[in-house]
Amino acid sequence: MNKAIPRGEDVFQRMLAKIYSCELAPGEIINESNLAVEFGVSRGPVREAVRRLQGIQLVTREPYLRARVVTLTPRAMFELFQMREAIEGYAARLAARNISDAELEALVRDLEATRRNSDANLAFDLHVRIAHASANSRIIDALCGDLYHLFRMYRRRSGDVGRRKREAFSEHWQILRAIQARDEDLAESLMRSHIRRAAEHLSEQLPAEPARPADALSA
Amino acid sequence: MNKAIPRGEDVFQRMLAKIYSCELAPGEIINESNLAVEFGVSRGPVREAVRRLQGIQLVTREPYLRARVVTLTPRAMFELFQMREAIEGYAARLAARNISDAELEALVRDLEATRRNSDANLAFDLHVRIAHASANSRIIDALCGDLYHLFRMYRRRSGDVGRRKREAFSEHWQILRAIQARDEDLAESLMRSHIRRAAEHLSEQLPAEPARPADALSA
DNA sequence: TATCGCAAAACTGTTGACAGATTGGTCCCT
DNA sequence: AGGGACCAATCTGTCAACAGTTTTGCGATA
Repeated sequence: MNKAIPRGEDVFQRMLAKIYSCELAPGEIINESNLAVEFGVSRGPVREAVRRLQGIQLVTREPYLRARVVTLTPRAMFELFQMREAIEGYAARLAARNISDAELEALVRDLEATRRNSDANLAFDLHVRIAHASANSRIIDALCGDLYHLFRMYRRRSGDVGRRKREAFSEHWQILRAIQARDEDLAESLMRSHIRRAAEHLSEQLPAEPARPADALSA
Repeated sequence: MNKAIPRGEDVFQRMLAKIYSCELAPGEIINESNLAVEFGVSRGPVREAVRRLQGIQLVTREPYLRARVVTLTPRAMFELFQMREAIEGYAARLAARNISDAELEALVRDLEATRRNSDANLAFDLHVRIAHASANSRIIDALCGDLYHLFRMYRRRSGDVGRRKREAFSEHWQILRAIQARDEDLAESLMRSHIRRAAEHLSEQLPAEPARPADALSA
């Protein structure tokens, strides 16, 4: 019988939530023992969770040194968005090549639905949908794994709303039209521009990044 | 004083070597206890190493099930090379944009040196060098991490030599010239073609992939 | 003989204790 | 008073034993 719910997995999810909610703030030190008692488990599962977080780049660590939640520098954000430009651009190209007519139809319908029910999550969902439409599991894993988690951290740190959302909607629509036309070059080009613009918008929001690495200690 | 040499790190490196040398063959089951006694350590460090290998996609595993070395299917190879096309292509673009004149000069010189001293490792080194020239640490990590390890596995599995090397040299040279001309579009386009051709060559070498998942058990 | 169920074996997940390294503070020396 | 060496506290790395789950092999039954 499948009753498997390893503690390490649970701790991993809970730590992820803590990082998203900034209960574990960027730059904050991660103490295995403390987290262990907090979660009511031994240090083993916590240790494993920390290593997994390190694997997806949400935690930095060196051999005998203390682990820290990754700090979101402007430079790191810049590099992350360049990476997204490369991979998501190519994903859009593959989507234009591989997406099925039925899937495409559903995508158009769902995008249209976001116009009135303006929910930000639905808007970003398009990126995930296009990633899946690429039909390349390695690309899907990358976009929905590491990059997605980090992107969420940046997003939460800025009051990303309002004017940009309208622009994004228009850009999403253009991308979808290019995919519909099976124009690979255009789809990739538009996706790159879209991500570049999102990056510019975000870097305006984060004003020079306070950059306080260990402030959390003084709590 | 820095005397740190964690066992987990050592075990990780040794397992990596075992996987490359096919002493741990694709599809083979990984037994924590056996490896622990083999390496003369406890199960803890082995466990950690296996998780790290899982993190870089060299090992597949599910909660209470046994871990296995990843099997190299033609489909997985196809997807891997698409990923490389996306990222290395973009890396070439960034290299054309960012590389310093001195670095470029060194690159040209080293590539020239590979013509006579035809060492396959030097040839591939160009990809690593271009990745570094991109000046994007996230791209560097991706190309020199997961993707690089998996690529090495495929490479070792095929008698990749001879005719292709001559072609590759020529293609490398063209890419470098595009970078020299600071032509971003051309550099990216040429890198993509180069990788696509390498993929085609490799898929000819691997004839339909024997695809024996658990043969290693019968040893 | 083939199939199903059950129990033992094997393996992974977890724990608490111990060892090695680093950090932080104190005290002595200049 | 400033600087450096030593020592204690703290934390990470490692180990061996225990618990829960899956796999395997045996035997009963049809």
